[in-house]
Amino acid sequence: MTRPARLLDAAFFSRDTREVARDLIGVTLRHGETSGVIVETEAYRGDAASHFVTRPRTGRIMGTTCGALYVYRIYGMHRCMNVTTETDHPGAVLIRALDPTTGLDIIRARRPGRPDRELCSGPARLFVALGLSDELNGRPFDESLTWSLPARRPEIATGPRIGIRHATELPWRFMAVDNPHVSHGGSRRLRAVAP
DNA sequence: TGGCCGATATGCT
DNA sequence: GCATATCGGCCAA
Repeated sequence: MTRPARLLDAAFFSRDTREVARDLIGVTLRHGETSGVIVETEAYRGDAASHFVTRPRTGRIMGTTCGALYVYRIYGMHRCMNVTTETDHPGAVLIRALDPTTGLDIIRARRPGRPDRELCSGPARLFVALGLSDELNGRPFDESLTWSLPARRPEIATGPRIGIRHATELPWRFMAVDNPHVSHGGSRRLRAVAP
């Protein structure tokens, strides 16, 4: 008998985007029969790399909502998922990697031929692994997904965001230290953030 | 309306 | 480490 998990509420996402991104590390994200622990996130906040600037039409949702899912497409075939943040400032957190926990058989079937370490280690990978869809775009964060807080927050490292050309100096990537499911080599060379 | 580019993943050298 | 698949979003024209 495990005690009931504490679920995230709307107020969780209304805070500063960087705090939200940090505090999402360790949170269990469930969709249907599959779930995983979030081990990597990035904060976007109206900076030069954010879709609020680079995709002013579709990225507008970052400035007009809080606690909404923002699904975007990139490089033709890939999808990634964010949650929008802050009521009075543009913001969104990109979910970049999960440590898969339940429904592993389903997840492996969705990502055939991949070693377990690569099932959810990237934003487009976890999108497929959890069976997410474009239909989620604009929907409330808790309509189809369940977000539950961990008993203890894991040790967290920060570093520059991945795959961007602008605002590369901002250390707005957050990841669980030494977790093998973090993308791009994880946290080995990055500094830990204060607890 | 044409053309450029991207918050990526994967396979090959 | 590097090339490339593949197409929506965006803007210049």
